[in-house]
This record gives sequence, structure tokens and C-alpha cells, in this order.
Amino acid sequence: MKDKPATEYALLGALMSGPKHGYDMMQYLEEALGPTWRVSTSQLYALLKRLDKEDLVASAMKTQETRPSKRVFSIRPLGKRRFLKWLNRPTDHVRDLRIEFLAKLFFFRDLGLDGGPSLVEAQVALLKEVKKTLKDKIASEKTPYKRLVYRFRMCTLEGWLTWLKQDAWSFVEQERQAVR
Amino acid sequence: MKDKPATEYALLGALMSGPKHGYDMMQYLEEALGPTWRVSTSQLYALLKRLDKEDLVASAMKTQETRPSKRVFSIRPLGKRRFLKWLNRPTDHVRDLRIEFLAKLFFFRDLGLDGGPSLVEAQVALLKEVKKTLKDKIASEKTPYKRLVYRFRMCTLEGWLTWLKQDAWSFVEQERQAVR
DNA sequence: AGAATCATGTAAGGGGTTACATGATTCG
DNA sequence: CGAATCATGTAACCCCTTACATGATTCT
Repeated sequence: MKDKPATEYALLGALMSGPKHGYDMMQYLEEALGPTWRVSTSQLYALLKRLDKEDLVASAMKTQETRPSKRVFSIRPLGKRRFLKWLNRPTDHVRDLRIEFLAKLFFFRDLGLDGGPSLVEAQVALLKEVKKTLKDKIASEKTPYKRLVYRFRMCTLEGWLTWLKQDAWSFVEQERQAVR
Repeated sequence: MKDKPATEYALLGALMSGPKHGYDMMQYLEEALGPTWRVSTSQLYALLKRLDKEDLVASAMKTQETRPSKRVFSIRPLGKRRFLKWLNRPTDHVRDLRIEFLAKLFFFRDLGLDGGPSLVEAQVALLKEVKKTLKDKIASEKTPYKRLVYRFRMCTLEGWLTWLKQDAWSFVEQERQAVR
């Protein structure tokens, strides 16, 4: 599925609430996902160029007499579909939870979208699945180091499951009333 | 401290138990750190070239009549010092625990070195410190999303602390008797 | 004889960072 | 008037991955 450049989704997400120019998006993302997902200016413009070429966004020069012209970006139907598909899919590579999953929850709330609770549910189910296979692996693993590694993953997983039930759940539950 | 290319430490660690040639190191690392720290052949040779240039390792061609010549690498005093310094330092960037810290524990055991328990202790202390500042941040944070992010980190941290006390500890405790 | 494995690399590209370049506008 | 901030990029480099190139030896 070659879904490596996940940063693009953050940009698409920034455009979901309406057209913005580059600098706007930077501020929005810094303010919104600041501690989680930092996008540098150079990367931002590079990615926007790519998204443009892939027809996921549209760009329009807005010439202003007094100021230098801005390039205004807006999301296209294809980009919108791509974003929503990403948004509703639980994070399959467990290590990406830290960044991607958190961002997804942010967007659900920020955009006032439905589906947050079911995403959380799906993610819980996925992690429980992973936990089960991990348990089997631990049981059959003989070398102490590999056991240690698997135990590490198990503990991380348990922490995340706690968080999902305790915090993520309540965060998405109130999504509709707090649209700011 | 520009300690980005941490993969070099895995290579240095592979040479700590004696000189090896590239292919040997690959197998050793795959067998040893397999699930944690995967080093591709191309990267391995590239890194070895750099380590050679930086005088951290020495390389010697071993010409053999019957077979093609091998390049045998050995760790130099500078490299040894660098490795041991890395080995005994707790992982300060929390996100690197998953890979680096686990590898450190592996090397302690594999090389039969002292200091494992004190490293674990230091890491526990460091995480507790992080946890404390995180607690303050949560208490003063108003925006729901940032609270959610911090809570995520808190849960991850707690999982790791559990692991450190429960698993890492006992792993390094028996380090001296199991040198394989 | 053919497959696996030993053994050492090169080339291209992907995703990201840091540093730099440029210039206009607004704030103190 | 100078500093901050608005606004858009380019260039160089870093780490790593995938794919490819090459050839000899050992196993089946």
C-alpha cells in the first residue's frame, strides 16, 4: 500500500476545514499537532508540490497589489476521499500509534466528524489481536533476549490499551459538542 | 551531541567480542538483535567505511588463495571507549528506548559486562523524572488534545516502568552466569 | 547440475533536516 | 528605525531502503 509519507495526511487534514496558504497551514499544524507532528517549512512546500502534482490539492495564486502574492491551496475531491479513508482506518503498524493515531483523533474532533468512537474501538480490537499473537510468541520463545523484547512490546501495548479505554474514548465521545 | 547515527553502535558492539568480517557481523546482528535492530547489507558496508575513516575500527584484507579475500574488521581503542560510553548511558530521548535501550541490555549480557543493573536503575530514575514533569504539564494543560497527548505519553511511560522493574531487571541480574 | 549461502559492494531514490535566500509588512 | 512576523521557497546533506551486480563455494 506504500503508505509511507503519512505527513501528507496532516496537510490534507489542515485543508479539510477550508483553503489555506502555506504559511497558514504551518501555523495551524504547529498550533494543532505541535507536540506530536512537526512539519518544517521546507518539507511543507515540497509536499504541497507533490500533492498538487497528484491532484490531491489544487493551488491558486492570489495576487494582491500591496503584498507579495500568496499561493492558496484547497483540497480536491480525490484528496478528501484519501484523507477520510486514512482517518477511519486504525493504525496497523503499531509503532505509528504515537503520531498518526493521535492526529486522527485530533482531526475527528477538530472537524466535528462522526466515526471517532468506532475508530477507537477498531484500534482497541487491533491491539488486542496483536497482544494475543505476542502472547503466543512469548510462550514459545526460548532465548532470553527475545523474550525480553516481546515483554517490552507487551508492556507498551498494555499501556496503550489503558490509554485507549481511559482517555481516547472520552476524548472522542464529546467530539460533537466541542467544535471550537 | 549529534548522536543520530546510533546504528554505528550496533556495529561496534558486534566487534566487541572479537574481529569479524562484514558478512559475519550481519549474521551476528540478525541473530542477536534481529527483531529490534535490522541492519541491511548495504548500510552495513557503508557504515563500516565511515567507522574506518573515523578510526573507530580497523580493517585488514585477508587474502586467501582458494577463496575471494575477506575484509576483516576489528574495533580500535577509540571505538571501544565510544561504545562503552554509549552502553552505560541511559537513553535520554525517550522514543529511542524501543531500539537502543534493548540493544544495550543485549550487549551487557552478551559481552558479560558489569553495569547492567546500574544502567537499568539509571533509566528508571530518568523515566521517573520525565514522568514527574509530564504530570505537571498535564495538570496545567487546558486544551483537550494536548492533554490527550500527554496522557498517552504517561501511559506509555508507565508501561515501560513496569517492564523495567519486572523484566529488564531480572534480565541483567543474571548477566554474569549466562554468557553462552 | 542447480540451489543455497558466502562475501562485498554500488546506484538510485525516498523522506526528512538544517541552513540559507529573499523580500515585504507590521509592531514597538 | 529596527525587530518580529508574514510568506515562499532552494540547496545540501543525512540516514536508510530497495534493487542490482558479481562471483566463488558448499550443499543436495
